[in-house]
Amino acid sequence: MTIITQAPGERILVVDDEADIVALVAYHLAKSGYRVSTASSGSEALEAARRDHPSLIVLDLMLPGMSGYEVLEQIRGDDAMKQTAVLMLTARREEQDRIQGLSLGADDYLTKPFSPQELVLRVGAILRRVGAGGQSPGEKLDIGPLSIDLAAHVVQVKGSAVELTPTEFKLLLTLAERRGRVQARSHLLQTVWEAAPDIQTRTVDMHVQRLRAKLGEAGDLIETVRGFGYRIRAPQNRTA
Amino acid sequence: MTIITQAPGERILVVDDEADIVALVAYHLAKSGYRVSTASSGSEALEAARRDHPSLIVLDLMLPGMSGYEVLEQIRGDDAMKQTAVLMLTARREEQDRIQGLSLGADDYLTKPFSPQELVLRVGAILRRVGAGGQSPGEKLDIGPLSIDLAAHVVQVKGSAVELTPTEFKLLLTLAERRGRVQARSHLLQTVWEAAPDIQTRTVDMHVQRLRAKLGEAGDLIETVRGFGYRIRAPQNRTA
DNA sequence: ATAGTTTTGACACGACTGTGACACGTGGGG
DNA sequence: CCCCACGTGTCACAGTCGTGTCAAAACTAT
Repeated sequence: MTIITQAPGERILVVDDEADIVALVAYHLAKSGYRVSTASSGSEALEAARRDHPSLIVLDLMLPGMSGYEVLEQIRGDDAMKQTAVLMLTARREEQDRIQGLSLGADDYLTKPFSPQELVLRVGAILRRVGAGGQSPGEKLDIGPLSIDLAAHVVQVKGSAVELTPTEFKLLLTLAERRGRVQARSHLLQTVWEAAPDIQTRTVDMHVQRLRAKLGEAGDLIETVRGFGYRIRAPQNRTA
Repeated sequence: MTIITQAPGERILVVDDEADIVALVAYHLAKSGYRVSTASSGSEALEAARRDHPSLIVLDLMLPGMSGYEVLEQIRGDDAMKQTAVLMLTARREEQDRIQGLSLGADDYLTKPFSPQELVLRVGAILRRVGAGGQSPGEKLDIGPLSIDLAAHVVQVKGSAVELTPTEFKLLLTLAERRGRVQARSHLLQTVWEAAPDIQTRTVDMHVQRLRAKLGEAGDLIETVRGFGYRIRAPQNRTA
């Protein structure tokens, strides 16, 4: 199987008014092999985007002057840039806003504070998704009897559709996108629930349960790793 | 000595205001085949970093004048240096700070007091990691018939998976990461159990037993060193 | 207001862990 | 050469902790 390694040198634009956030994000992205440019305001961002044609923009919501939304609107409204992927950064407080962000066409969002690894992972995921075929054909994940259509938001087990709630879908997606790696509860909370990784609840188990139940025979794909979290096994070795 | 000699002569910059710490660290790194330069303040460090372009910087948090953080920020903000790996040194008290350090882009951290061996190990690990092409999909350890996948949390013996409990996994990992060296019971207790190294129990033996049993034929890899502890033998090239 | 969805709490079950007792082997001393 | 002592291998057991599970409350959106 083709290990990650997307086309190296994809260009990414990082937009935030806080210099150290920009530095942090830029550093980690650069270390992962992306070419990074930066901007600290909305107008700068648009300018840079028009100039550099980045594959993806990491865009903070709170910007002085023009907000992240407005930037996003501009981007989506511009034929030359509308294809650009956008990863939104939001503060926890603005959580409700994220829905608005998504409805405007952000490809993903992340709440601060976030871990750099998380961000790099998501960036990789988005680029893989978008780059896989530029369009919808690539937006599908197949794992054994399980098939996840990202674009249509549809999950099938052996051909028959399964109805999932939003949270369930996102949970499944998170596990599926990182199959082969254990996802700690805290990590799932951060990724799926956008919550602090230290809150202690039963919620994760609950949703895993329901997910397993709904997926029927494919539910076995989700394995419990006691003391660590959950995972979906990597493709190579599933059937015992 | 048995260093695996990655690209020899990687340059490392050691920054600390305490001269004997610098000397100690520099000595051990030099002995392991790195080229070492030193600095005793933040400004010196930046100067040296710009001049020498080290692959990695061992950076103390507490520096007179400019703190380690500030140095790190400067480094991350400089296009020429942002790729440099950084290993932070922190006093135990400042432990919570390490999170901040990591989120700013330190690649690892170590709390004082630390053992020089530990430091050399980590330095090697970081350099291997970044040299390997950034974040590879799954870190893996292979020892004879044994294969340990860190990310997936999977252990295999000759291809077939073995279920390990959390403690067993940590124990195995500790032994595997430092194969070739005897791990004293006290050290294992400290590392795996995070307990005081002086508590006296037979717990370690017990877990080693279970581990050996579960690993089957690979269990022989774990050797008992009477009176000292346990070890996993280093790869064959042991020219004594 | 109603139906669907998410979250929380309580509870049970099973897995994991640490301990003490005892067997066994090795190494040292008489 | 035999015996003793110490350290380790082995076993069984009970306490603890993590997870699965159920039901009801709290939300959310229509």
